[in-house]
Amino acid sequence: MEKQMTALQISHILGEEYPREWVESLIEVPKKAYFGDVSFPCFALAKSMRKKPAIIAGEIATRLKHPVFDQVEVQGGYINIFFDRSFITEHTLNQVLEDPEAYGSHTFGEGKNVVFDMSSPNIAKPFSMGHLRSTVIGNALANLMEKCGYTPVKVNYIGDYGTQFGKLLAAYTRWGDPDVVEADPIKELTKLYVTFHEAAEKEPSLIEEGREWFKKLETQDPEALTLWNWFREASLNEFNTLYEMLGVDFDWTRGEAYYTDKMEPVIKLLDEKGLLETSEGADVVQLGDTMPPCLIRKSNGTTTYATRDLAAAIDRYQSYPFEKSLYVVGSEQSLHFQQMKLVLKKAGFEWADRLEHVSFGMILQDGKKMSTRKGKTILLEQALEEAVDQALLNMKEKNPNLTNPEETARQVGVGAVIFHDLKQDRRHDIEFSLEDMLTFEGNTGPYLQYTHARACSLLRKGSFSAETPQPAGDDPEAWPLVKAVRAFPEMTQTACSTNDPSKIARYLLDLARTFNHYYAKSKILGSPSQQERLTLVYAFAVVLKEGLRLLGMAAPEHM
RNA sequence: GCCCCCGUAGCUCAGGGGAUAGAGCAUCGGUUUCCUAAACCGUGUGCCGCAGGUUCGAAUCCUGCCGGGGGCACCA
Repeated sequence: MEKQMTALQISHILGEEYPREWVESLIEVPKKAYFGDVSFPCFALAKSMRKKPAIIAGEIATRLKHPVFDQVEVQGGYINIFFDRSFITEHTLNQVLEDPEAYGSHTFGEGKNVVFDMSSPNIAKPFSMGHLRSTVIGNALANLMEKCGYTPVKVNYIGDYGTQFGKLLAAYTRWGDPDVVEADPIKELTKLYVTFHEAAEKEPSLIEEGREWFKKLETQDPEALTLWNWFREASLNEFNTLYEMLGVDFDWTRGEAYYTDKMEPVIKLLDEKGLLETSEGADVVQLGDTMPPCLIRKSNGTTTYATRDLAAAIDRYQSYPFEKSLYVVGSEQSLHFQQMKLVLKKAGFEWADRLEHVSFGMILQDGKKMSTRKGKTILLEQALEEAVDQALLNMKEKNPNLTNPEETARQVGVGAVIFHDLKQDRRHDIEFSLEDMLTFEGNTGPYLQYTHARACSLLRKGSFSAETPQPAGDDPEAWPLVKAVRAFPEMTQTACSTNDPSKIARYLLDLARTFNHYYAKSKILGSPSQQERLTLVYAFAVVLKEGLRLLGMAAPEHM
């Protein structure tokens, strides 16, 4: 906000050839706070003005005057500006106080739908760390979009179809035992799936048997359907306890199977548009030299995931005409989404460009991709349980008088796992480390939650009430915290427009660290300006809590 | 072979044209009669993968190379 205003002033001085937008794009927040609150580098002006940057900076600076500018300095080719701290502090705190929960909100997304393809676990398979990524990233993005005015639609696109379930049915009819499956469905079914792939190494005809079972499923064979329904229900049951734990819900839970009878029209449409070609006995859409063809119907007549995804995309657009349709799916599927967009575009859907693959890196083990087929995955359930246990242990040691330690431990343990995933750029692969995930110190979720609890404790002990705030002060120790609180709205906007929750995560770490510095240096309770300081603490707590909420994390008041 | 992503401190990662490249972890040392020590302070750390190029200015943009990962129709 100050950037815009500063740019306007500088642009006025420079004249029409240097529009405000151009100036604003150059304005930066200095790396070191002692340089100032914002600065403008004059190097880019040197050529056109035929003067040295430092001279230009000096000329602009002497003419730069505004009530909000407390001080304007020239250093090298930079103009460094310091703001009136009292004014900014009061303005910022009033903004927060006016409507705490709305602070950081935007309206640019109003009236626009954003559909999320997220979580999307496969039935009969464990909920992996990869699905966790999709779930928490998608959830955080949906929260962010909502904060910016959009209407998010969270779709859990369950992997409940395809040859993989043909394989599973083949495995079950060969080796399965109903009682064992009933006792622990996902575990047993996974075992069968792994067994199948091991056996297929020696007996390749099994693969064909799997495809045949899928064909039975697609042609609604009663035996296949009954088994499939059973596996599906049992799996969803297990997933739902996890979603409850994570605090994530969905607007739609619609699996691939939902599109069974919606694929024929799509295939027909592709055919009518003259896009379908037969190749090696299968129906494909050719996509040019740069991309392999998109497989629509396999040589045995069954469909592929691409066909279902096409039908799903169309269905989503019809149900929720969207501004964006985001696929929060691992990077290994990037080719698939490129193909899908291209096919939709060729088929004449002008909204094809609104699909976006929000890809994320894989969870690696020893530098390699984990594979379900070989039974090599780490289960989210275990990780969550251990995190909660660890949190409870810490809690009992550090704060034995806590009234509801189990609930708080749950929030902290789950928070640790969620934050661990969101804090780094989603595109990076992550080497799985349970140890890192269970760390509660430093740049972690619990650090943020702890800091929030500390702030809440101050507000309680100081009997602060938001009814009687004092949004004022020009305490130099408090200034960095004011600036951090003030940065929140800009953070929500950039995080939203770049589909990047890690920006919020890192901002919150910075915010919390700034608060902890302040807390360590300044006495708040019992100080002559207690009410002013508590008002700032309150504003800080509001922002931190809201930031945590956006990431899908709880902000306990005690811990 | 072709396409995509990634190489920054011992480790995990920020920074993605601009000032002396930053955090956390780990190491070592300090802070509690005082608001929650899951905190804070201090301490060391870098041919920013390599080589060219563009620019007043490159960790950042371009090209090539090296190294790691992923993908490349009948799994999803």
